[in-house]
Amino acid sequence: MMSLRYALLTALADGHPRSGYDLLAYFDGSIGFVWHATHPQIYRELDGLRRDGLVSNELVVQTGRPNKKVYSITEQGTHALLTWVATASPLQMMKDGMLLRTFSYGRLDSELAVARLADYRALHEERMVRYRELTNLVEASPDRPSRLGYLLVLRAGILHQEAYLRWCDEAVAAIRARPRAARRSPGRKARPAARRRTARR
Amino acid sequence: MMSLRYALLTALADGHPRSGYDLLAYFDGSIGFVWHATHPQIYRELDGLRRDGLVSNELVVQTGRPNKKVYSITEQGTHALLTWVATASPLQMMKDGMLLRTFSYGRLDSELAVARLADYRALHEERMVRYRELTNLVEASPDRPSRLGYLLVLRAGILHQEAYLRWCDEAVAAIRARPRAARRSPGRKARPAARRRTARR
DNA sequence: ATTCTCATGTAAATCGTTACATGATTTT
DNA sequence: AAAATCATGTAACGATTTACATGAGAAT
Repeated sequence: MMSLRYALLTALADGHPRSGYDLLAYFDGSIGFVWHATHPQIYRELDGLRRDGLVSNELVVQTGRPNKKVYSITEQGTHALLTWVATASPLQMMKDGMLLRTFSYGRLDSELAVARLADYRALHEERMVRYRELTNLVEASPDRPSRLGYLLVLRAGILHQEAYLRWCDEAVAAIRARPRAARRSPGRKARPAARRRTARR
Repeated sequence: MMSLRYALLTALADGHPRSGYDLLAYFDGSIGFVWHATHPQIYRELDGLRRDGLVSNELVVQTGRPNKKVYSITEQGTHALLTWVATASPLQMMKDGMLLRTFSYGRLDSELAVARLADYRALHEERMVRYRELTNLVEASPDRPSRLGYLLVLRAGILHQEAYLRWCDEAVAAIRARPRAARRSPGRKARPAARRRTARR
């Protein structure tokens, strides 16, 4: 779907020229929340965007620090971005390592599962604090065209972190409420006495 | 992180042998909610798992329909899965095309944005209905070791769909509440009279 | 002395999607 | 007559990650 190009165009849409390095940092504080990218990806995609005429670049010679290439969105780029923004978005297939693990939490020792959930909760809480801080900053800033979108994205982030926190609490309660028979120790077989054959034979 | 292999091992963890085709269908109704995969991926990864001894397979000759290969998890595979499940999960970097578009919704015509949000909301509502139906089914089923995990994952899904629905409603309200001056028509320049130069010059 | 920031890239490997390919049976 | 189900794969392409590579200046 080539969304990375649109992520980069989004970052350049305010008309402010940015280098690949700038974009990497910029991603970290806003667009990266909904579309993460690493530096090799960004440098390569910027090259592709330039080839396609959606951005232009200029070499900025610096003394005392490395030279840099700053990229600006072109009129063609702005048009391509707005056309894409107006299209319908398909439902995203989510990939979440924690939830994948959760599938097997019924086979894991209760206390271990609870501890992992606590770690996970802490990560999401941190993230929520950050989103709230950013929201305050943006709300206090002047109303540029990008402000509404940014605030909406932050709000989505906060609502999702709330969902995660609530889920962690419910999951801990559900695991604690299990009958004792269902709990297993880690690294051990379920019932070594009554050994079961696997389907391989 | 090789999570696809663990997704497949999760699907085979109940000891029930399954073909690649079975796994594809199985993914669609459960594990696919948190770790989506397509059939070429599944067939290739099953081959890798077999090479590494985490699954074994057997050719089942059929008449009237194509032969199939059924895969079973090995003891080594079960051990690898449980070891992985017990590890801490990193925060997932999310990639969401809708939220990426939302960044630019301040530059889009209000009614168009509202229409897109309505489409998006409908998709998530459908998904929530499905999760609720599955929850009822699973709650009515006997308590196998996999049940707790499945219910927890479904609960996470429902909480997230609720967050999406609420976000869509809030976003529509926020867009409607905008001052008229901020609204743009689609496919047109902002103010063609006062043409701005791009930073390229 | 070491680490951090600035700044850019290449190379290799892995992961993921889409299209191509086949073919019998069952259902609409 | 057409489409869906069952069942497996390959090929080509595209996206993403991790490691390799460099090097000056500023800060701890």
